[in-house]
Parts: sequence; C-alpha cells; structure tokens
Amino acid sequence: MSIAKRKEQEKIEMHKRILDSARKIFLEKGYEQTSIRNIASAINYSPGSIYFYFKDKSEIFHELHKEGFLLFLSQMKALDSINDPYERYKALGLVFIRFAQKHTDYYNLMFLVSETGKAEGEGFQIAQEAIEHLSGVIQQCQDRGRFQGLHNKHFTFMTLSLVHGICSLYCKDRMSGFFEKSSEELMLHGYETFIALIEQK
Amino acid sequence: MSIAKRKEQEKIEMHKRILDSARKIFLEKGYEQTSIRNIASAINYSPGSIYFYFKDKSEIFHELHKEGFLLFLSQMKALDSINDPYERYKALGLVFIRFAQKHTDYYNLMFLVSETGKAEGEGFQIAQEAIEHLSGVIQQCQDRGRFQGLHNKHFTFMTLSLVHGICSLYCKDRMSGFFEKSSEELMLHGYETFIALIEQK
DNA sequence: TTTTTTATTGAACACTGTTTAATAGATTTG
DNA sequence: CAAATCTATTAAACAGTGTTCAATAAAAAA
Repeated sequence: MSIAKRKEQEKIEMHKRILDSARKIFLEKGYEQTSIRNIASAINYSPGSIYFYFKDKSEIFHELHKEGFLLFLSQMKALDSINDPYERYKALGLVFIRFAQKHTDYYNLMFLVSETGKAEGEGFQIAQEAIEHLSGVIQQCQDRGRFQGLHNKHFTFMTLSLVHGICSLYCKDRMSGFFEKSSEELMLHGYETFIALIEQK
Repeated sequence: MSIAKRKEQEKIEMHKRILDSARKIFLEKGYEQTSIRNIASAINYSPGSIYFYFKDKSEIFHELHKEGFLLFLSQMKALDSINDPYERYKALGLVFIRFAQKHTDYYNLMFLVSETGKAEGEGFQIAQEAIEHLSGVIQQCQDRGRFQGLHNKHFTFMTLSLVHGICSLYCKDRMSGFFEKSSEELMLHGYETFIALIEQK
C-alpha cells in the first residue's frame, strides 16, 4: 500500500512542478506566448510528458485560473472583520483594485484572457462565490437602510462592472493618453468618485 | 499617368479584398484563431502575397481596430442632435452598450484583444477622440450645474469604467451563472441602476 | 520470472507567422 | 522594337506551435 502512496505522492509532486513552471511563464508572458515546450524545458522535461498530467494547455491554464480566484476570495474574506457592512462594501472595491495592481497577470488570467472556453468548471464556481459574497454584503447594507429601492442583483452587477471596468482599463493600459495621471492614482480617483455618488444613498 | 492611376486603383482594391476577408474571419474567430493562410485562401490568394500589402498580421488587425472606432465614433456623434447635455450623457452610455451588443466582435477587437501592442497609432488616437467627446459632454453637464464638486476627468474615467465593465463582462460572458437574467437585459438594468444613483447629482 | 502497469521520450503531424529566391507580366527606357 | 527595370505573385523554406503516438525503460504485480 505504501508503495502506491509514494507513487501517488510523486505524481502529485510532478503535477506541482509542471504547474509551478507554467505559472511562472503564464504570468510572465501571457497565455498565447507560453508554449508547452517552454513549460517542459524549464524543468528539463519532455513536451509530450506534460500530457500525462494534463489533458491539454487549457487545463493547465484553468488550474491557475482557479488558483487566482482562491487567492482573490481569501482577500475578500479577510474583510469580514469589518463590522459596518457599508464600510465592508467600500473596502471590497479596493480589494479588487489592489488585486489588479499587485497581481495584474492573475487578473488578466482570471478576467480578461479569452481561452477559458465557456463558463464552466471549478474556477468559475469560485468566481460565482465571489459574486455571491459581494451580493451578500450589499444585502446587509440594504438591510440597514442603504441603497433603498434598488434591486440587489442589479446593484451587484453594477458595482462589479464599475470595479472590473477600472481594473480592465488598467490591465490593458487603455487610458494613459487622455488621463495624464499615473494609472494607479487614476483607479483610486475613479473609485472615489463612484463612492462619492453613492455616499448619501 | 492614367496607367499609374489604374495600378494604384488595383492596389487599393487588392488591399480592400484582403481587409474584407480578414474582417470576416477576425470577427468570426477572433485574433488568434485567424491565420494569414486562412485570409489568403478565402480569396484564392497566396499567403506570402499578403505581406506585399501589409507589414504583418498585427497591421491588418489595426486597420480593423481603427475601422471599429470610426463606426463607434459616428454613433457617438449621432447624438449631437440631443440638446440637453445630461440626456446626451445618458444616451452615450446606451450607445456604448448597444455597440457592444450589436458589434460584439468589433468590441472585442477594440477593447479586449491584447495584440494591439502598446497604445499607439491612428486607432488609438480615435479612441482618445471618443474619450474627449465624453469628457466634453460631461463638462457641459457640469456647466449647467450637474455633477458639482466632482473632477471632470475622474468622472469621465469612472463613467467609462462602468460602461466598459458592463460591456466587458457581457463580451466575455462572465455572469450567466449568478445573474439568471438574459445578458442584454442585465446590461440595461445595471446601467439604469447607475443612472438612478446619479439622477439627483 | 514472467506479465502488466506506469511514466517518459523523441519523432511525427498538421498547423502557425514570416522571409525569400524565383518568376512571370507589365511598364519604362534606350 | 529590344533591353532593362519595376511590380506583383508564388512556392518553398524556417522556426515555431499544440498534440498524438509508437517505442521504451523502469517499476510493480502476478
């Protein structure tokens, strides 16, 4: 029995080694510029062997996709210590923004790269969990009298759109021309402008 | 002289034929899934000849990128007939959303595909023109007493982020799980929720 | 000790963007 | 008109891609 277990352990370790190599190159060069041969040669491995551990390139990607969402979710949950739900709501947006700044490549992988196929799999489920978390916080705000007369899901979607829009423009660097400020500053100012709008609602 | 002109005309026509073929395939399959060989064979042309008219694949892409922005800009400018700047402001967001719905592939090409290299070239200049147009409308709103105490550029960026976020989530189909509504409906509800927030500002 | 399973490899296949030498055709020049 | 030049086109080649697969060696089970 212990032989089989050792085998399984070794398999898990190889799996991890490949994933480590893939993560490094994926986050450095993006999806398209990362090749199976690159991933393999970085750990002195043959390209074909990768397919013993992963179905295809997209499966490797999806594991990292999921990884990113777990990291993201943990940063969201870290705000549970904030008592006032409205303060928690405001902080959630900042977590989003800070995540996009600190983990730009993960953000790209999670939200902007196309090769995720359709919305399926485990990674997507975690994404949904993140949305539900946000929705829950908004509900708590509404329970305390904020955002009255506004549909919870619509407000959730709107918030998500705004924050994602900010991060998306940042990640694609699609604003440096018109907005002369540094991108990081601009993200915060954009978010603060939004907060100013909802402050009395 | 007329011989040279005919030559030039033929060159322009070939350029257009390639672009027509490329547009069709790009908008159908996206950037990565479109190959020079596909573009060429669709018009019974040899792959190498493409390079007589275009520097590389990315140059073809950029011409379509620019094309999309010109179409987009024309739809923005079509709202100039609306007198009240605030009404014009609200309509601008809807133009954005409708454009993403009706020309999803253009929207992807213009705002979401990575292969545009850095923010350079003619296409980007037109993008900037679109932002400036939005900024101008917001300024007119402010001149009439709306959005007081809010920095014009920050508000412009915030608006852009919100609308782009809505369209981006739509284009990537990253919401069908949590939000059971049809995506098109959800986009409008999200935008209306935003409008409801700024209505009295 | 055989048999079977497991893990690995290198070669091959069908693609990709791009370059280039050869080429045929048209245009210009002597 | 003939020779030289320019223009447009092509097939072949290069280096790269994701993926498959027969061969293979090593380990485990029979």
